[in-house]
Amino acid sequence: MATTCTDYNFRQIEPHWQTFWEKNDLFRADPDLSKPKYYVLDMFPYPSGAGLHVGHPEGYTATDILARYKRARGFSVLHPIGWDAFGLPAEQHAVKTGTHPAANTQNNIANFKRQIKSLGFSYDWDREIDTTDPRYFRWTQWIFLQLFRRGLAYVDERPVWWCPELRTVLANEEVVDGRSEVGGFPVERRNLRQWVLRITAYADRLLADLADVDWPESTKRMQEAWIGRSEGAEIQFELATPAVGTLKIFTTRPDTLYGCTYMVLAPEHPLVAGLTVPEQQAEVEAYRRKAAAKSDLERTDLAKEKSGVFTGAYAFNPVNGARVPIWVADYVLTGYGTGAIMAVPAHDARDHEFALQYSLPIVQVIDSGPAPLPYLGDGVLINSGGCNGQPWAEAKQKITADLAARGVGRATVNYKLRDWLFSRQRYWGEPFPIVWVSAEDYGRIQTARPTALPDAPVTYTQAGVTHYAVALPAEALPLELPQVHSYLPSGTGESPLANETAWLEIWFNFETGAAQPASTPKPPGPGWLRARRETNTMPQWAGSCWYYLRFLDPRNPSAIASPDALRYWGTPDLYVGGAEHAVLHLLYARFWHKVLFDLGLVPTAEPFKKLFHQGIILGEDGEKMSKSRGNVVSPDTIIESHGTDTLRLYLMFLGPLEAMKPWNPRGIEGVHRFLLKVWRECIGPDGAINPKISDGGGDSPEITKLLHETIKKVGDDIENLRFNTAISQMMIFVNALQKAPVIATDTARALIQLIAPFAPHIAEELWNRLGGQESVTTAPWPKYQAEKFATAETKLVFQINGKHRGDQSVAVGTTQDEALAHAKANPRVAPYLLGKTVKRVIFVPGKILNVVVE
RNA sequence: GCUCGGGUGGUGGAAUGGCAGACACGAAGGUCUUAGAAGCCUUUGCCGUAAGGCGUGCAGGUUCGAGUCCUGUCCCGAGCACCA
Repeated sequence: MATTCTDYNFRQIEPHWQTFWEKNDLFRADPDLSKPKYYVLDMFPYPSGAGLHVGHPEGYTATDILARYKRARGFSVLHPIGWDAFGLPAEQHAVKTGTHPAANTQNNIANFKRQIKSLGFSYDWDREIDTTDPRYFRWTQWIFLQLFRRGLAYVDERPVWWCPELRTVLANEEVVDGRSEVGGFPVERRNLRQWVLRITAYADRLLADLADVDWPESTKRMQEAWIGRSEGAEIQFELATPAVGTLKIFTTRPDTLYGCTYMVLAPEHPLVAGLTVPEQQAEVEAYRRKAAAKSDLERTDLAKEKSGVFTGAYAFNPVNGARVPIWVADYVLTGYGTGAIMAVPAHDARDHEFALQYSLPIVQVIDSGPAPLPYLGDGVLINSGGCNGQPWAEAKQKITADLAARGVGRATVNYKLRDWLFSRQRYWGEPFPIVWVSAEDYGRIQTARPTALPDAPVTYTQAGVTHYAVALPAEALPLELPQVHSYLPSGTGESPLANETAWLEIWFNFETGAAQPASTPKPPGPGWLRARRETNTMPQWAGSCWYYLRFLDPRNPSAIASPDALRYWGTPDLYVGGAEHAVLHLLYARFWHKVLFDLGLVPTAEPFKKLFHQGIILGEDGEKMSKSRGNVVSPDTIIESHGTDTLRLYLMFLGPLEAMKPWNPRGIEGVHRFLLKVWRECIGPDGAINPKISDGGGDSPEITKLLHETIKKVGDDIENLRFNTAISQMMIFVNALQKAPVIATDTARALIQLIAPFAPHIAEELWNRLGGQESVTTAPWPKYQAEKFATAETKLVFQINGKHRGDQSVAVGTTQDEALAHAKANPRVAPYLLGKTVKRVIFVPGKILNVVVE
């Protein structure tokens, strides 16, 4: 039932239809085998305390239009939403107020939900998920166990980014220009024991499979660059002091090996101390200390001069036996390749700069023609013994092969991608389902339950004692967070969980996962042993790595999703979210998905076939919306003043979905006027159907033509996510209807159907008032007939020497000669042809006639 | 520095190599009204009374024809940044 308002009273209409949809459960996703499926997914939000700004509904409106359109096209649509609710802001709030972060999180979720519901999105709310819900993170933990058992999770003490302000470590990806991505606080290096996921084991596949996904090219390139695959060779240099060992280096340019005039080790390289000659020890040691004290920001600052010290040691070039000096310099990084390089100053910009600074020799080995050094380009080898005259690509292979044959080198591949630092010293995250036990107890478990453990034990050693990681049995999940006395991290590199002794120090039953505080007597029965829980929690990325799978079957108590659900819904057909996740979330999720694929748990190797990034909506001032600038626009305000249909329409009309666009409060009037116009064409001032609409009333041929063109364009534009031009086409059509004296009821209904995905509330209201049955969302999408807009005449444009000189409506089959005759007869065109010699005629049938004269 | 993406009226933007500026916003004039609001009609890239000319950051090129393709250059935005 429609409302009874006479004017377009969106304040009455919008809540009315939202209630109607909810009551009738219209957007429930059913796995209907008789229909094709369409799974359209938004990147689920972090429910912050600030609530939504108009940027959020931009992407959500786009996916909602697709969802509603696909339903009308006969698809069974899955369009879910949930909450990525673990995270720092809730925890910081908890630290400040002493209240449990869950309470704050739930408040924020309630507010987000209210706001999102008021926007009229057709989400299946029965599938709502929340990453902080133990019924959800049970499976996050379960997936971690699979990684653990496969040897893809390990513990390592490594220099990590530590943020004193946030009191936690951060992943490489969370550090931007020496500051935390969240909050912008300074970070420093610290050596801490960390959980790490072996994402590098999937580097090749993560790179190769990018070819199979329909993603923005820029995002693919960013992932490619992040993975940073480079082919080259590992080459061994003998040292002048063989007792110290040999020096292994990685290079992508084995063809320039003859041009190596010195070697460089990273300050942290393990051979530095051993090979430095006594008289250089003091200087080298001082340099290493200085380098260690530098922040990474200082070390990677390109503007600074290069620095380094000579070790006094020498190595021998394996191709020509040349004796080259070994330096230590911090422009060589310890974490990449072997942490050592051969320096070829003639053909590497960095080596060149360093060589000039320290007056080291420069030997050119690639012919650069007139180009100056350093020369990085292609060329033929010179000064390279037996390789002279060879093109570089050939030389690369030959030199590598020769070294390999002699056992002093081999072709290898290196990646910039590092293993994923997966632990955080926070409270508000998923606890690791891991306990630490002694070597002796680990042996017992190995004998009793070998399948629960990875092939190689995960261990760490502290104060001479080695601790062994044991996973909780899957049946014991979820491992929930204990109540704590303080949410403040300890500040020593352990999470607040480390202070909860009763939870931490336990008797642990490895058969059942049961636990008792260690302060109580050891429980009777088999399987009990002394253990200490892991105190780290997982990063926020964990929950978002697989949520798109949980939506398929969100309440399943025995699996991440049932095989039926996985088979029917598969993975999202369209995934829409911000470009800021180009490498983080999207790379992590791909990694987990591939692991699940290898385990036979998901049917595809890639999680997101088609990805689209909506652009950012800037404030009125053209700056990014932020509280401090005071340029934030809340959807609540617009919904109150103009209604959500207007907001949705305006967000889509602003410009291309992917573009960065400033918010213009005056522009919203335009689309609001459009909806008012649609209303007036359908409903008269008395609230009854506009008398110009009638079942018998035939449309003019022009209106019929335009209707069919509009149906086609709106459909095509929705499929291609070009909503701005779809809306302008509807505006053109409505402007034409306004001038028409009569409108056929079916035409008005078709228009309402076209508008429905964009402005669903007004569409329901008008659909209902025009006698439409049930809901416009269940009506099949109107079909266009191409013959309806194929007309007998087309407009032919006349050009003289490429300049537009006139046009004329001509019959469709007009030939070139006929067209030329038309041109000569056309009063606007004829003068330009008079007395001129026609040199050439270009004729595009039905489009253009270009006459080249004189 | 490197790699991408983009520069079109007063504004947001539209244009399979074929009428540049669709559709909107804003502005001006008109109509209706006691008056206003809303609506409707007209105009609205620049120069010019007009005829006409010029015009898609700038300079070239390819083409019968270029916003669109190519070369160079400037500006803006994004990403990467000593990864050997």
